[in-house]
Amino acid sequence: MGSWRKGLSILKTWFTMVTFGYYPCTSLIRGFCRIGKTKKATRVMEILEESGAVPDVITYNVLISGYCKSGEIHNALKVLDRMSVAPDVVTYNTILRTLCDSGKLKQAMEVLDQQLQKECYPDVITYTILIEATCKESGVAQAMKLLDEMRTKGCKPDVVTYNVLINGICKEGRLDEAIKFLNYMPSYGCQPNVITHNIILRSMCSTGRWMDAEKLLSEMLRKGCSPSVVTFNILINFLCRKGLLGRAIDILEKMPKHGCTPNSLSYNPLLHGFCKEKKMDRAIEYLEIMVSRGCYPDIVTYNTLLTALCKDGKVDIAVEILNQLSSKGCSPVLITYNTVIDGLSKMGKTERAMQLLFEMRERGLKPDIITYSSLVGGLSREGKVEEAIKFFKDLEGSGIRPNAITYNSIMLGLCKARQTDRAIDFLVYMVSKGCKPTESTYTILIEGLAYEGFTKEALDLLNELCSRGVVKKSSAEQVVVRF
DNA sequence: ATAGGGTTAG
Repeated sequence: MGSWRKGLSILKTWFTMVTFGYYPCTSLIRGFCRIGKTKKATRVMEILEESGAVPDVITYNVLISGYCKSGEIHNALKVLDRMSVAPDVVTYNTILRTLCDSGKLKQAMEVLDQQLQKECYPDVITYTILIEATCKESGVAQAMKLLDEMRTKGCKPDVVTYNVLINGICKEGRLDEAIKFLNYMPSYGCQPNVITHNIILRSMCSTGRWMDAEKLLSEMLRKGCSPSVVTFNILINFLCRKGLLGRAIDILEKMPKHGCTPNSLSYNPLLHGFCKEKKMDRAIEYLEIMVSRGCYPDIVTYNTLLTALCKDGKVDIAVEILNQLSSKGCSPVLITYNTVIDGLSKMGKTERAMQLLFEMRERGLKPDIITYSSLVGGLSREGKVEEAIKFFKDLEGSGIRPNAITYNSIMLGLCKARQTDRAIDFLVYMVSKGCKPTESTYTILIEGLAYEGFTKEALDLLNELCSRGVVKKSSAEQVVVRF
């Protein structure tokens, strides 16, 4: 028996016991919405309305929110139009949030107009939602106009409003302005919080301003603004990218002193850093440390380790780990399969890689162009260029659009098979399909020519492409060395 | 209603 049937039978009981009450119905609607059964929720609402009861605004809000969560904006708007009581600010905020999240700012502004006409006054949340979307779609300058509007209407911006704006300013690459804004906040009657600082900190790190980041962190501590796990993760991530793993570890180990427990986002960049330095033993050491502290590896941890294993030639171990992932409560994702498929393809085990392609499809994972490019590359490298081309054609037939990397792999295969003429035909085909050749495309073809003995032609072409700026001088030198 | 989401192909 389906759970909704059980729900409806409970509803009938309620109707006999509680005469036309709507409170139990709200719970029922909420329950159906939570499990995505919006149709059943709507049916409950209809029964309630038909019974002669007047549902209150909360019941309507629950249903509207359910529609929004299942992506049925159209139905949410339909309920808004037809509801038998006046919508409140929560109703509008729910709908505006969903419209903004799906990039429909224009429609959101129309709903705001409708809201104002009905004299339902927008609150700080309403404006913050719209300011955030405006930052993303039209830029901060436009969003500032909304800030002015909310102030003139007597609605006071709060820390979230300012955070949204500061984030927008940072994303527009104007970090110094964002810092000014942060410093002005107290004079607007609003204290910056940890999120404000994290936004600025992240921007400082991603623009390489490490000294400023360190200064801001100590300022936070001095002002009594406690850092969060995110604060530390921002710093760890930056240090690991710079290869400063020792300093990253220092920060990670200091986190508990500040009341923060490192999570997988704290450990993963460190593992990645060790793997990049080919220090697998240290990566494993930190894996063990994180587990011993109760922080379990997530799929990104596994993907990082699988990548390192494949690069290290230990692809069989990678396959073994992939097989065991599900039993460890961590389901492989597209990137997991791509990693192992690529590893197998590079080791000349394309057949096994193909098996994984079918396995991932069976699991409901949709291969992407990276999956296919790895397989095309594997077939080409194994000298099975005809098979590679057939696979390529099948892809095109099923609506997958190959990119430059896919084309380059085929061309490389053809050149290695001393069929540079066919590779050139393929270049023509690539261009006709609207795919722009890359520097690699040209160097593959030039090396193909040289390989077949047309050294002079290859050099001439190389010079020609160099003078046209299509191939960089440094790349050209590398090509000549390989002749 | 705001910040960290890291990991894959030539």
